[in-house]
Amino acid sequence: MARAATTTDAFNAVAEPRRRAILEVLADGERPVNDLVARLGLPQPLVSKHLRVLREVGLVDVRGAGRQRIYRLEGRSLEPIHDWVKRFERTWERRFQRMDEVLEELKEQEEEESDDE
Amino acid sequence: MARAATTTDAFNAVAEPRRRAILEVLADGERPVNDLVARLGLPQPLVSKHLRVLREVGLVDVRGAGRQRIYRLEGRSLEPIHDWVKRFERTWERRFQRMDEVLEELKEQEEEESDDE
DNA sequence: TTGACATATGCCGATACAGACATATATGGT
DNA sequence: ACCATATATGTCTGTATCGGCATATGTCAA
Repeated sequence: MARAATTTDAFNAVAEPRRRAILEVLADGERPVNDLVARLGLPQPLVSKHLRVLREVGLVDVRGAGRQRIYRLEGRSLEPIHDWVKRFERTWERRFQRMDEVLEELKEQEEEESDDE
Repeated sequence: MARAATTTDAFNAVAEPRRRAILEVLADGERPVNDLVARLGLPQPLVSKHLRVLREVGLVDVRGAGRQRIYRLEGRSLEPIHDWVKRFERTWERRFQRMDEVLEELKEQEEEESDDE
């Protein structure tokens, strides 16, 4: 088995920095493809391909407007990533450090007690 | 150019679901490799390889203890992901919706005004 | 030293990628 | 009908993957 497809989920889609750049631009408001091309300085086919990946995982939406196609951010698809990472927030946030130390001590005590049984 | 190496940054390392699973186990406390192998039900070489990737991007730390090697979570390396995703929080959080609609209207008005110049 | 245990590394096959480039499709204007 | 614009798709190349399996390395114990 090879690496999971980029279209598997938001985690894989967002691992590519250029796709993150696209999302950052779209966070400012919807844009047609050529706007993204100009702003990012990338070849148009490359941008279209990245947009396809983003669309397949639901991170963007498209709407036709004349000959343009307007892409819009679908931020909700980032929520799983947000939720997953947030569970680890305590491991680097200073304000949780002392609390976690206490919990760690308590857990070690419990383990010692169950060893004595 | 192919896809960026998994060891490029936390974004790429964490795109692999088994590596996320490893981090989730380690969030409960440090563990030797065989503990992870047992808990995840994966072949030991596979776990070792995933641990190597996680170590190269700083998501875990190792410490030798006899013939065991104890792995520990380094949550701080998740902070860049957290920070990046957090910037998009407003796009799916209900409590931001109305505020963003207003901002959008204001921006459109500005654009109309500058078109008249 | 021999052996058992714990972990890491090497090689293989299959797969999927990002980017370059050329070309197809779609829409609008004249 | 024709052309220009806007965007999407196809093909190719080089590369890096994940997982399987075999094997190497390191450490303890007798």
